[in-house]
Amino acid sequence: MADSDQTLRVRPATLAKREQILKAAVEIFGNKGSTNGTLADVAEQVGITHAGVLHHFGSKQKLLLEVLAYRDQTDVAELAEKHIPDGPELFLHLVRTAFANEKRPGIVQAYTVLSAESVTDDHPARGFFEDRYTTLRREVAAAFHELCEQEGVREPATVAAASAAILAVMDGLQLQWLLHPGVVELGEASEFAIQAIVNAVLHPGPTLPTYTHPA
Amino acid sequence: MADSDQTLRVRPATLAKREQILKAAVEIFGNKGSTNGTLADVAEQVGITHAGVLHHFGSKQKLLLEVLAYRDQTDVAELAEKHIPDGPELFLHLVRTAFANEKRPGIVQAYTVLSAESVTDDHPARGFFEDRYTTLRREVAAAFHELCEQEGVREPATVAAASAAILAVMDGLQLQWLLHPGVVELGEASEFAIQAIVNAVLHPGPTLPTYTHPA
DNA sequence: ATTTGCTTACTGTCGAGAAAGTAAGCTTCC
DNA sequence: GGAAGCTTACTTTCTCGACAGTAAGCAAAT
Repeated sequence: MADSDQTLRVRPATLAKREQILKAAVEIFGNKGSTNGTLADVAEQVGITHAGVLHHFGSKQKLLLEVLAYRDQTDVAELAEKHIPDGPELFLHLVRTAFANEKRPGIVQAYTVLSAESVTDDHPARGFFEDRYTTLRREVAAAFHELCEQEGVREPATVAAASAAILAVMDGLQLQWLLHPGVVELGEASEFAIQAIVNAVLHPGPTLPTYTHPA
Repeated sequence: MADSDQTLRVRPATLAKREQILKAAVEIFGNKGSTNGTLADVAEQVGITHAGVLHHFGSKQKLLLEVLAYRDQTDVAELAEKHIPDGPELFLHLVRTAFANEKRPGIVQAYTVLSAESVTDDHPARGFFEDRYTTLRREVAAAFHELCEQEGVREPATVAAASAAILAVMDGLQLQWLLHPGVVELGEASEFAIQAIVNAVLHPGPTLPTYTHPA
């Protein structure tokens, strides 16, 4: 056990191969979905057989979960500091992310497809996305909290809805952008919508003209 | 050709069976996705075999497309007038739809799953969703146009982004609501976000504090 | 009014082709 | 020489779609 404080498999070439497989899997699962994309598809992209992929990841499900974790990890790594910014800075970070995403349709597609797939029966990634949205909503709500304090606004009851809505609009725009890349401007539209929602929290405007609540 | 101005298959029992199959297919494709859900699954729910389903719909792909058309058709049928309201009324209609959707998770799930699935390679429903979003964005933009005129506001350049954003936020909230039914309030959050975006078009507020555009 | 002829609505069964996972063996690095 | 990184070969399990056959309905002719 001299050097085994790391994982047992420590050869650098091996780690490189694993990463190669993960990148291929992002693309395949993005292009075909995780049910429809096959291990053979992934394997082919890195020049091995599907059994070779299984050698590294054990099962298709384990590969999928590692793919999701891998993307989040590389996302965070892009930030200078190793964590997502707190407070009002978060809104800027989200807008920047939307602009940045225009340059990586593969990853956007993977997340769009897999997150929707995750609501199906017994999907292996369901827990991952549940945790993800819970965490993100909490972070956005915290940013609203700080922003309200900073602006001297009493924190309104709309923060919960606004937090969900900001994540929602980003996801929804990604879908439309994937369907009509030339028509929908991902970054621009995200920026507009996030601004609109932030402003609505800070300075509530008039409600829709003639609408009254049901029940 | 005496009475054959209708379709050849006019038996009422047949139409009822077809509708039964369509409803079952909405549920199955919603619960499992269209790739993962099988003809046998659908058939079982209506007490026939998968070959029986093929008898009625020809192929799995045709069934899928009829399922999508069927939902849109029943959606419109719910409106007293047989078309989606024009003008500013449209925004109210969208909010009401969001509240109504809280009562039918099956259909919401089917649309969420299938729309995301449609961006995958050569998906049979891709064209359907492309047309759908194009049409919906145009309708929302037209509603903005009328609303701006009505309010005496010069129609701003943000209408395109706002139209996409309204559809986006509705879609995205549906996903979160499916993952966390008790936590995310579909109707309420949709209403808040739509209001926020409509207000932002009519009365542009301040932009986000310190953000400057890239490139 | 019943027979004849055709269509509709299935069932049961089959075949082709995927796809995931397993087992066993070969090679290459350390 | 032993483990790591594969491959080849195989098994199992699905799923769609094809096909042939059956039962039952409708419709016109007789």
